Amino acid sequence: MASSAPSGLTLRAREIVEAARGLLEEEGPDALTMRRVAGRLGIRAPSLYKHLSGKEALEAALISDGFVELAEVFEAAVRGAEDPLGALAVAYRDFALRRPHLYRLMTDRPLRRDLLAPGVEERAARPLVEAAGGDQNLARAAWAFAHGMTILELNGRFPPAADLGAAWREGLSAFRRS
Amino acid sequence: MASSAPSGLTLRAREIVEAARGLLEEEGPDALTMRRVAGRLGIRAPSLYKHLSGKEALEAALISDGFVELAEVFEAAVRGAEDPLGALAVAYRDFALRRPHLYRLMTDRPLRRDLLAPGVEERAARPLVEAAGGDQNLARAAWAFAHGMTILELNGRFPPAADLGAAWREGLSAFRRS
DNA sequence: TCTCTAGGGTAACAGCGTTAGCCACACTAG
DNA sequence: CTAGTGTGGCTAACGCTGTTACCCTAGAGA
Repeated sequence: MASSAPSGLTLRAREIVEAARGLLEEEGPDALTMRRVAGRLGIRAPSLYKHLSGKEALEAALISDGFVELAEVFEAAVRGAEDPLGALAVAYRDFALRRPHLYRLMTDRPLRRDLLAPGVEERAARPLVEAAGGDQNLARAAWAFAHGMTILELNGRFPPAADLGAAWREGLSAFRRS
Repeated sequence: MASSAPSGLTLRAREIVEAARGLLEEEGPDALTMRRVAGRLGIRAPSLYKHLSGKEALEAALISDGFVELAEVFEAAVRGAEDPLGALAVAYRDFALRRPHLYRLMTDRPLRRDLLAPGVEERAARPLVEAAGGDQNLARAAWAFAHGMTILELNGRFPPAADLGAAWREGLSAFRRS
């Protein structure tokens, strides 16, 4: 009987997720193939299926980890902050720019919530809802703004000369007046 | 010598792009394979390469078309509108919900601008910049908000019970006070 | 009539996720 | 001590992907 870590994953499965994480961050999503992940561990791709149900499950594990890290970053950011919304915004952008491939993986597509570690999505969301004073609509609008700024920046959609810091401030001050 | 349409594409290339468009909208991105596009025209995949340099070029053509359509939608929306920002927001969300796969294709990844029809991106962007009174930072922040709301909705990231209309209004009113 | 080109075709390659089936080792029960 | 069972590797293979090399035919122009 394989012992399972707090994430609900087997020890070996965690090693696989770790290898995948390294590959993703170092070489981007195209490098995230079952064969390459296996290669990093010195085994062959089919062996991965002894530990994980498939690539979707592997990605879901990466995403779960991402949510936990994002939650920690958020919780640290609001701790004792006088401007929680601003602090969250900085933390959010920072997280995404430091782990662009993981951020894209986390937000690109519909979430397979059934494959996610339970509670991680909610935990990452909570600090923002609290910073919005419990106003769900404000929280959602602010999240949409932050995600939009972030993913458009990651995708190189703003002109290179654009002052993104100014655009962030513009949006944030708008929301703060709400 | 193959005659070329205004898009810069050969007549036959345009037929291919049309077939691809149908496939994308009817069956989603997974159906957008060179073999299936070719099959829709009664030919084989390698023959596509007589007309288009590859799949990236095909996608770029789809994206170019998408920008033109979005520009037309925007231009119609602001025509005589008393609240241009609000009109653009409605038009934006509407466009994306009516063509979700195309919208995702247009925004998902870094743009291959070298493969795009010239000027289409700028044309689609202009109405918003004008609605923002020429304030580029405001325009960028508003675009980020709109894209964020849209893509998060398309990706099913808001709770099913969320009142997205209210979140849109929340964000819009914030930006309007700027 | 000869030649060139446009636009089809087939075969094939490398890489993808995944499945089937085999095998060796370690642990546990009798 | 032995038999049985489960764990975790392996190879081979399937169907799919984008793409390339190469062949052939029909029509146009000189």
